[in-house]
Amino acid sequence: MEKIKIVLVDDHKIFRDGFRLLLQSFSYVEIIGEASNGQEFLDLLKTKVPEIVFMDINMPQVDGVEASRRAVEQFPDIKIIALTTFLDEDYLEKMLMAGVEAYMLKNSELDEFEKAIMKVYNGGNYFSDEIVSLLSDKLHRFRKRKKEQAVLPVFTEREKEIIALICKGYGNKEIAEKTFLSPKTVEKHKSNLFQKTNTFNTVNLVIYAFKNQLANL
Amino acid sequence: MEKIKIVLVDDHKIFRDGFRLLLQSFSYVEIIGEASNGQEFLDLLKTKVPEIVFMDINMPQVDGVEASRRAVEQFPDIKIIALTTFLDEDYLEKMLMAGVEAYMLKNSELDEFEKAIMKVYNGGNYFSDEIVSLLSDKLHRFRKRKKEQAVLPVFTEREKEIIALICKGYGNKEIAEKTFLSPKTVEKHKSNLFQKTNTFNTVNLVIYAFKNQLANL
DNA sequence: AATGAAAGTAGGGATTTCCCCCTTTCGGAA
DNA sequence: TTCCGAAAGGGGGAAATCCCTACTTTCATT
Repeated sequence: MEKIKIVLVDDHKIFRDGFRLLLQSFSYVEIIGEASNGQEFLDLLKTKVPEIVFMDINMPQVDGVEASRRAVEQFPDIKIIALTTFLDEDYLEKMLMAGVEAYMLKNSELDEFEKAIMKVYNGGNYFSDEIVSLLSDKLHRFRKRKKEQAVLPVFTEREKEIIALICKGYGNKEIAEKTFLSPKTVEKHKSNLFQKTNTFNTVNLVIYAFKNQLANL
Repeated sequence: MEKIKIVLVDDHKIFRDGFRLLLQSFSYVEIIGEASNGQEFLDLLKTKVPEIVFMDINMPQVDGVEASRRAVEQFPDIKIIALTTFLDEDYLEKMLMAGVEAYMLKNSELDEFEKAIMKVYNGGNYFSDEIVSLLSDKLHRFRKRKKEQAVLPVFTEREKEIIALICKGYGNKEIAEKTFLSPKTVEKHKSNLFQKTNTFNTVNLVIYAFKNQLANL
């Protein structure tokens, strides 16, 4: 049976040593290389291409986010498991956008690492509980923020219709044609909207609409 | 020891019966009520307030999304575990926005339900593996979409600066003040931007910028 | 040294937007 | 039935935006 080829990327030699020992308890994996920062890892890719990469995020020079992005760009089949010591929201988002398959804490249990490797190797994803909670909290906060500022004015059907058209980029004249109204009436609705939303011009109104989810991008 | 008060909401009596049996194997929970649709559940809340709700999503009249939204609004301490038979992305997003604490498939294993109850009861979250994968896939697709349409024009530093200011709602004059440029120069940069981005006016440019993540809301 | 891209400035004119002020119609609430 | 708000339509004028052309400077690459 072919072993799963794995590379470790972390700037602390001690951690790599410990982690290698940890992974050696799995007979089906083979550590084909190590790197102490993102640049070293990208160089390593020129000679050895792993199936799974355990990638630290905080690293000197080229960090885990940038290294992952570039690695995935060159080799779309590489699966990346992001490792972190702490829960940093900004990094979490960036790593997800960079195309990682899994995200877990360094101090996870042995069986969690095993689960992560198997899931990722079979085309799935793995996120440790703490990560999932963090993502969920983020959504909750977003929802709360929406509700708190929610003293949104009440819009009439016409106004909603016109906001939608404005947010598609149409000018007064075009909106008039599409709604079978006179351009002057459209202008009137718009200035009513300016008042209701405390905006000054069309651009402001568009930004307001997007911020308050009145229109979708 | 106080038992955890639970309510089941599902339009299929058969499912509720089966699920009640299932939950009865946990000695620490007490099912204080059932409802066959969202409206019935909201009425139930007037007399009995549970700690945890198992909420089906697809229901007649008032669906799970709307019922959850209203329940959380009235009783912010209620924890809702969304139940679904299938993986529907749209519903997933809506439920998350409605404020649910957990999201799992109806055909989950017994120990998964137990895990979900305990996590949620202790202020945490629970999402079954399939749900997490779905969310992750969504992110991946989003990332790919971004990359594919990525034939974005190259913007100069000035242009990026001006796009950012436009997207904050400033007019030509204000942008001129903030950048220490003449208003005419700002206009020039803007019309260059119109050409590069195939847009016709400021509103269009703003929409373009948001769509392509050139500015953040 | 030269070419060209990026940036800055400017004028003039067409077009659009914005801001008051005003009238009519219509349906629901007092 | 009266009254009010929403929707619709409009005029005039100020302001902002858009478009085109033209000139200067700077700076990097050839």
